[in-house]
Amino acid sequence: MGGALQAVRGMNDLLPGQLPLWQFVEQQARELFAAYGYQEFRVPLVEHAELFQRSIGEHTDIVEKEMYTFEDRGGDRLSLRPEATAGLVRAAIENGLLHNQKHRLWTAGPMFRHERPQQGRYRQFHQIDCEAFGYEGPDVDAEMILMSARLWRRLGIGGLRLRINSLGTPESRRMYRGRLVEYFGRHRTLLDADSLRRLEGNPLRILDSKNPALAEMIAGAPAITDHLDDGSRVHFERFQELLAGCGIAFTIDPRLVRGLDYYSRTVFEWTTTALGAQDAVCSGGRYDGLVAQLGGGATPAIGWALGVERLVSLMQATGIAAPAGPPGLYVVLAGDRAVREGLAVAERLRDALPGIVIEVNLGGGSFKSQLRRADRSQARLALIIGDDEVARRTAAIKSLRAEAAQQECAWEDLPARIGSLLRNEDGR
RNA sequence: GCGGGCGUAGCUCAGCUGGUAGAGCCCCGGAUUGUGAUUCCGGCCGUCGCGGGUUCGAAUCCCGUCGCUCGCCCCA
Repeated sequence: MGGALQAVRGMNDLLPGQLPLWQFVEQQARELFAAYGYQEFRVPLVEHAELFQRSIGEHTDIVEKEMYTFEDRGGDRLSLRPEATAGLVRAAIENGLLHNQKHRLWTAGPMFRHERPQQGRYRQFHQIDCEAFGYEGPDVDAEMILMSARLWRRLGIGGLRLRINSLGTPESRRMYRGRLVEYFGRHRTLLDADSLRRLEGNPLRILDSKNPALAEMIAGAPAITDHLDDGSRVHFERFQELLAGCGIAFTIDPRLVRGLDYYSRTVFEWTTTALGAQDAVCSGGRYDGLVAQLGGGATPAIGWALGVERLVSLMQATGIAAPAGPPGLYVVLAGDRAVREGLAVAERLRDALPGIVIEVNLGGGSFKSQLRRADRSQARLALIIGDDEVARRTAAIKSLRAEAAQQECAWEDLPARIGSLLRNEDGR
């Protein structure tokens, strides 16, 4: 592959073979959102860098070292979006959607983070994202979970684990953080380099450490759920009741903290054990302070995002395939006259039967290889037109998937005959 | 940014201790003139990631480099 151009590292092509699963996921998500009354929203992939700095947080890894930030020709500092929420909030404020209104929205598309690629982690990756603005109570928190749970059912995904936690309000979190710093400070000698660094910037993240040497010490740390303010505690309890009432299984994980600064109160994460180190398939939480922080009026908000690459590879790992496409017909054309007449025959068939797939053999080839292509095309029927058929203005209909006698059919009768054959499950 | 593994035909891979490369799949054609998925025969496809070094000679050894991959970090 000497001088050939290559894709940018961590940015993957999606080949026709893998797209049916993607489209299945996207279509199910689209139907799900519609069924819950959520509206699609689209925002740019590029925003002012400042938007992400102010929303995600200056001292998060995303902003400090993962953003694609550049200066455009006009001298503006822009960033490729590393996540969807900030842009959506900006757009909602800018378009006046949040003045005493409620909105339930969703969006989907590529996100960009300059990380070292590995299983389930790419520099361009895709998220399906759901957000609700203006709802304060825990009912919407529960709806977020119910929607994602239903999506797993629609997609045939089982075995995901739901973990929930509450981060409280900024005030209660600040108090908790003080206790945590005090606790870790007492055990400073046990901390590894990463944790010592976090002790300054974001001590909550130490709770998330995967270092087994720290596990015991972390287990003894004060739990955030024991240090919630009254409002957050009641909210969290109601949230759990609503989930239980809907039969959703969950575990409370006081060590579940999110990597973005804007979260408050409810946070949650759906994880799998079927993939590699990147086990979070979907996660989100409440961000009641973000809208005001970005210049809008005080507006409670909550949202989640799922990683499409991770979801798709989970589905592949568990043998879930996209449902079969519409039934098809492959048109074998033997000889020049057949090619000339056959294209027109196929067009008339398409007029009459818009729902079926009609693939015409292109590029000639021997009769044998045309039939081989018909077989490999997944088509259920082959429509064979050669010189004999052209002379009689007929076509031979051959069943490729079932034992059935080949039959000859006049061109004008083809729509009815093909239609009824394809409506039949086995193509007889 | 840091570690481990790997880079040979479009794909999956074989090539032991150095002698200028193979298989399967795919694709194309054929096995009495027009009937697919099996079988048989034939054909197409390679700057052995790239650059340098050692050597009479390197895909095979050494160095560098790029890429992929898995993990750390972080996260969807």
